[in-house]
Amino acid sequence: MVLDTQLLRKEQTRQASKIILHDELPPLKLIGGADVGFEQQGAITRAVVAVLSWPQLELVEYQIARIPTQLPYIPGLLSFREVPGLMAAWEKIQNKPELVLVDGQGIAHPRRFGVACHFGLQANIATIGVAKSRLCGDAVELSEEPESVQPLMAGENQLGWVLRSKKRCKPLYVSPGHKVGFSSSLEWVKQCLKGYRLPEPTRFADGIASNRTFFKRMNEKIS
DNA sequence: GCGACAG
DNA sequence: ATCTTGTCGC
Repeated sequence: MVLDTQLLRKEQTRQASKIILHDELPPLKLIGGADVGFEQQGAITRAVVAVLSWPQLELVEYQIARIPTQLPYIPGLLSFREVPGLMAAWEKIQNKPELVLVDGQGIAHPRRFGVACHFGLQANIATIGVAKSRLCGDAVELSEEPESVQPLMAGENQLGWVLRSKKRCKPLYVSPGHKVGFSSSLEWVKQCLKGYRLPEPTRFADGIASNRTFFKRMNEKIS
């Protein structure tokens, strides 16, 4: 497999200019979560899109797509590895949500084009990036208090937020993906918090993508 | 040149 | 990300 990383980075910079950083959300009825897991030592990508009701946040539908993994993991180029599978799962979704929380960065990315941006642009849907660790940017030390927030900065420019979603847990890195602004990104994520570190849409997608038994059992509950 | 580095 | 048991702390 030949891989021109220079070209992929250039492509990200080009696509990043198409990202819309203000709210273009219709009234919300459904909210989605997207994540991927792997099988067979990474050879197979298992992508999941979960759809929850709003504001009840109950699982309505989920779809899984299994495809051969296209690329290795390269920091900064994650979206090229994950978006093909996510798009396949997205196309199977019957109840399309108006907003999707994607596992990974939005614009908090070296070229302002994380996986949430890539997926949002390709699916033409509003997205927010919810990452479990930092890729780039800086923030002042975060208070231990739950719900405490600090802006994630790149010099004078804001990239997103660092959010303490739960006591004694590592913070979340929240950033706009597509068709949402900074403040609403933070608000949507906070409103999806239900006592766990991850917001519900991401938590379900993550649980299903990782084959956790609890989430696998949801199978019969909705079908 | 060196360190950092989503999943 | 994934492979994995017990274990420490609330």
